Amino acid sequence: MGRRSTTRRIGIADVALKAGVSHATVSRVMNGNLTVDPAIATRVREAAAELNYQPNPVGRSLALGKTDTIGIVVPDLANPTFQAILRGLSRAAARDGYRVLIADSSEVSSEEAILAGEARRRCDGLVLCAPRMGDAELEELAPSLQPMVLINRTTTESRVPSLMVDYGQGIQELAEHLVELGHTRIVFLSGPSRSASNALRVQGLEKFQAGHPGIELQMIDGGSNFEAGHGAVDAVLASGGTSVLAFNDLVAMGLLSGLHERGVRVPEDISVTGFDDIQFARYTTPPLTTAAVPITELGAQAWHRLRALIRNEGSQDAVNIFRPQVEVRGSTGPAKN
Amino acid sequence: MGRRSTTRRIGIADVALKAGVSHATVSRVMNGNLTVDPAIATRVREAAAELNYQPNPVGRSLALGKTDTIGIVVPDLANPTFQAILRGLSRAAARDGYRVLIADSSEVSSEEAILAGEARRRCDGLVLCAPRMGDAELEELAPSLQPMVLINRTTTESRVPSLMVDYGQGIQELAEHLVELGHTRIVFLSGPSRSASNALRVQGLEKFQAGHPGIELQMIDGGSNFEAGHGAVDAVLASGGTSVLAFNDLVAMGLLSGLHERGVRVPEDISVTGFDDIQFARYTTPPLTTAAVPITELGAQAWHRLRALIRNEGSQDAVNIFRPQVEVRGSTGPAKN
DNA sequence: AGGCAATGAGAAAACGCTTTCTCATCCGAT
DNA sequence: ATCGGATGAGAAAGCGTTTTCTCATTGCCT
Repeated sequence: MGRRSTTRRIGIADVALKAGVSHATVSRVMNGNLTVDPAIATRVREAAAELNYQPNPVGRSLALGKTDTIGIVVPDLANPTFQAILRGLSRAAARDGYRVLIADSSEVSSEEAILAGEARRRCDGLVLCAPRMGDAELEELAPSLQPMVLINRTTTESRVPSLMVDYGQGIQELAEHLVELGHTRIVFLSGPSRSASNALRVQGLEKFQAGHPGIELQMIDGGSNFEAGHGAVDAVLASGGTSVLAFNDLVAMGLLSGLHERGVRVPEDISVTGFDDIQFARYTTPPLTTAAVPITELGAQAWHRLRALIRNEGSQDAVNIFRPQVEVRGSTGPAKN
Repeated sequence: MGRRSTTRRIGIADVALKAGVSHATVSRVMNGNLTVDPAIATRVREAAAELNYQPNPVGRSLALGKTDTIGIVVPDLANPTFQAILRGLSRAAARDGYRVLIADSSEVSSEEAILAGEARRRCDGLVLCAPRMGDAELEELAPSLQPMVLINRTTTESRVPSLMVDYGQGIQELAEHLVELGHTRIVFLSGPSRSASNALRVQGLEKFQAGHPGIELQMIDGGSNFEAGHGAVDAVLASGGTSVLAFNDLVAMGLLSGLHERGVRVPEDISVTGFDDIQFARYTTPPLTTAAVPITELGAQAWHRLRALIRNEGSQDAVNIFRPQVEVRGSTGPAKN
């Protein structure tokens, strides 16, 4: 048992030597080029197998001008939404032999541009989730980043597809659901103010308000995580609202937990909705009424769009809209009075 | 406004041409080599800036023999545990200028070996989470994969550090906690039978049983996700146990949800514990008593160990054990009788 | 039997960078 | 004034592949 790991990695030259051919021939064999004499081909394959040869991907990438890798930039890897996008993307890409490189900007929006550029240079394409980046910067960056697909953002650069979730539509439907249950005082527990997706929700609610003048709609500043929801309990109770539209499922869960601590019953005393339908939403107590976003599928779709770009296939529409679907569960019920 | 994106990527040669020097000099300047005349250096830097030149990482990697990238192989990107490891790893690595490439084996253990090899070849090091891989295969693979660090596995290959969570210890402490509350009939809702970490829990429980002959300990086959927990409700209720040690938080949450549907009160009628202390555990109703594993920190630690290996720094102990810490919350209470 | 197309494999260039090697230039010292 | 040692930059090799170019060999056809 020699210490083989001390040895330098074996390369194409070693195989060529062992098989008594040139490295060109080895390369041809490894790539299934048919212009090689079958006898020689098997000889090469045997040598390769014996030496356990695996082509060096870096050399390969340099010669081929592609890395078979795509990058994804996310603002926060702790957020279930981005985890799900990543998962969908990764699995779909893997199916086509692509790997994914992740770049977590940790919510530092100034990092996003740099990370995106670095990731892009190492990869054949990019999926960009940059909810906080300024429009101007995005616009400026876009050309140098493609092939790229944007999540929940758009740009005027026509070659950059966008995958959008219609948060406005979703939140309107949730609000309608509450109205149908007889609620007239609704509270919106908002997300981060600079978030693009929060803006869409606000727009949706403005439309909703316009169509329902009789409904009293309040906004309370929140955030995007448990703590925000948990910390908003007092404000929510003080508001007098009979129902709450939380920014997302995380916020809703924090709120649910806080309400339970206060002895406030859901949905008897107050109704609560989330947004996203993360895995956990189904298992809260009570199970959370929410707007389901097919987010893993969005990740997969991101890959398909990116793949089309990489392969230079004629593209479909620039923007692809995902409609959230209301999932009525136990956290919403008839208004108290 | 030319269509710059149509143009070939600009390379070191373009900068050299523009600055009127050789590409060697450009390279020297870009890498901060001090043996370049300051006047020329600035000229080069200006040219580089003007052309917006960024070195091609692939060429760089080939020349340098390193990619500044590490890989991580996970069995399931949908599992919060691996998400947290990934997060910790990614952030820690980013701090040192490394990126991470992910390989999701989708629980297909036959894929693990191949994925690991491929990922390793593209990267400078590997973090391997392969709970289902056979010992023999792991042993065989280990030498060819290093530098590598293992999560919750060990190998005889001394140069491969292991980061272990002491599941045995954790589950014992949870059981002790239940005993202190007066429980004498405890159910263990087990994880996947081929999982290494499940085996550790079973071992821990055997020790526990040896020290507490009076306690009746039952095992029920479960799984590792919500559905497993939710589906085990009947079996749990039929068992007559007054408390349940769930394989992990996900299973516990599924169980909690199922019990709630049945109108069984937690912890009044039955106590439930989880394992891992994922983010969500704190916000279930009631909040989940669990054994907290500092999993994000484990991810960070994985990077530090891997970094030491990559830098060839003398390593510390081969295996690094993380002790779970019992977090008592609302899902456990005194035994019913 | 001789010539020509086809076949198949080696030589060499290319990918984009880093780094060693080499050499011209300049300075100070003798 | 000449030599020697720095200094600094270009030439070229190397990293590990793929692929084009080139050429030797084979086999077929006339």
